[in-house]
Amino acid sequence: MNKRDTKQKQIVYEALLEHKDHPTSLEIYEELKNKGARIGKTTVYRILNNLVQEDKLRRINTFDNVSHYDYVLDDHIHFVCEKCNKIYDLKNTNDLKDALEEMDVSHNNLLIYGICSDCKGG
Amino acid sequence: MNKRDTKQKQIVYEALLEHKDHPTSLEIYEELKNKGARIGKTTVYRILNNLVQEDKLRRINTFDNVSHYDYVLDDHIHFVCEKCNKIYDLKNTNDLKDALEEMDVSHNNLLIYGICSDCKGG
DNA sequence: GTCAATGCAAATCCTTTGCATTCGG
DNA sequence: CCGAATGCAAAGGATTTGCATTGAC
Repeated sequence: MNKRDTKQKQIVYEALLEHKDHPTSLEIYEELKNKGARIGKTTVYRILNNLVQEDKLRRINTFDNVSHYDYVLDDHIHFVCEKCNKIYDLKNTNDLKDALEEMDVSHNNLLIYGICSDCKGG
Repeated sequence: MNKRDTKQKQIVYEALLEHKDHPTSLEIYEELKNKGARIGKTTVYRILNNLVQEDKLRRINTFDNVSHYDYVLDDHIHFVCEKCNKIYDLKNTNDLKDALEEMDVSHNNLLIYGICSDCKGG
């Protein structure tokens, strides 16, 4: 099954690149629809899932139980607002310092993703 | 509206304390049901939500888009297996070292939770 | 007795699946 | 053409809401 290069794949990825925030599948879909693009909701979900699987995109999951997407693959810190659900990037030490000063931090959670030793064998 | 101490609140919290893993609302519900407890699914969801809001419980969200709960409030590292969806606690440097050796790490994500400066005012 | 808490059913929200249609190679 | 990709409608799964009932105080 050779991959095919479609208009939809292009515009979804391009839409993501234009976002500094971390949009959800639905947000991408609605933005493209508003622009008049010919694309279906299902397709956006499918394309984003594929991009994550191909390691071209990262999925971020916060307490809102909705998948957000990040085209920045390097590990970096996200500040998640518990009130407005916005996700901010903290890219460097200064960003982090600023956040710790300006924002009310309640707690943090470091998730390390990978394959556990049980699953490695099979 | 004074809080009331109910049997259901007790058994939900007790069930959590007996878990080293990080159960979901549904898992707690089914476990209690199997034990013959008189409790509804909705109630488990509601109690767990309240406990998070009261800061007596922490919600963990991974790529599976299902809320897991952790009674350990201190910040600590979670290893999330991308294959079996299990969540492991890495409590100290040795746990971390072991994980990095034994498991295939693909990436990590540090989330800092709090209230952003925009929301602080209002 | 009062009113918070419960629990069922129904609703809601996000996401995936089935399948006929479209279109890239 | 062939079969991967699309997109609609329907299904699925987690969670919340409405509301009558129960039970803690």
